[in-house]
Amino acid sequence: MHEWLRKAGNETVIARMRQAGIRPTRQRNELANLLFRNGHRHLTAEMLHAEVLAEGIQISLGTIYNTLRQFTQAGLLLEIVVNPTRSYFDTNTVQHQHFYCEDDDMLVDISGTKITVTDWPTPPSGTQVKRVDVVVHVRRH
Amino acid sequence: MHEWLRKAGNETVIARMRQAGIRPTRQRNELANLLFRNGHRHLTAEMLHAEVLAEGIQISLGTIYNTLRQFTQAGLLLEIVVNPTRSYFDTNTVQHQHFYCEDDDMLVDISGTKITVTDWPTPPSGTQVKRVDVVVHVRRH
DNA sequence: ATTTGTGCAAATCGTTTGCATCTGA
DNA sequence: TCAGATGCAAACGATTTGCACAAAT
Repeated sequence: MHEWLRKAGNETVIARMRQAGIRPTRQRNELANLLFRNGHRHLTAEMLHAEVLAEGIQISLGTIYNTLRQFTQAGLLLEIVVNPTRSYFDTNTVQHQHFYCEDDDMLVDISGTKITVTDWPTPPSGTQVKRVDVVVHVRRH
Repeated sequence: MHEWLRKAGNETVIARMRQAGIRPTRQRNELANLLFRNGHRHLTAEMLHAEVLAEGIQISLGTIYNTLRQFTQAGLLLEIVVNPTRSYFDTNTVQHQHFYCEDDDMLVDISGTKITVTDWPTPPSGTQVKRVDVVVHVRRH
């Protein structure tokens, strides 16, 4: 394991990668570092790729897409579906919601304790509730 | 105006098309008929195109995409963003929410009076709330 | 040594667009 | 008449995939 991962307190990320059967390779470790070293973030594959290049690291866009998918499957990331033309990934995987401004394609967190959804009807027969996503669409004025 | 549109009680659709500066052409009228003649529906461009073909009507897929976009801009349809790979359109434009089952790509309405969202924080500065979308993700069991 | 990941380029898929032709007002 | 709509095929942009090579266990 790389030293910076240990320092960054990402044992849990590494552990979850292993647990999900994902080998900690150089590219995946570097992506995990970029994603999780600071506070929580919302980003697209392209944004992450740009960041990788800016750091002088070499990782292909294809590998970034693959890694984002694997991390999402492993529960390390959450995919946010607000824009039909591109997928956002959220490094914060605990229950919370979002403001979304289409005008500037901006996502802002709403803490899970700051919003309440109640009284939804019983789900269609044969199904059970997995997750409740709320998007508060806003516009600039 | 075509007789079936009058019969179907779609004066309001025609009126809103005109008001939005959308000419009621043959293709747009036939699409409006398919969309609004019966109860409310959730459909993709491809689904609507298949239905058009099944009715023996000839409308190109490109025109269907354009028309869905125009109808959405005119407020006749609502675009539902639940699946990053394809856009759904809802003929029900009054405030309501959805169950979504990823397993079979199925959307089910939740009446606007059957679900409550409260207590969201003040929106980011410079913005105002436009709409609140709730998706209750369910899984088959 | 064997399995799994990576890079690259090509393929895919939903959607949009350019342009010549047609149509509705 | 003539602005605006349609059809078709080509263009597009995000994402996935096939395959030869490289790295991890």
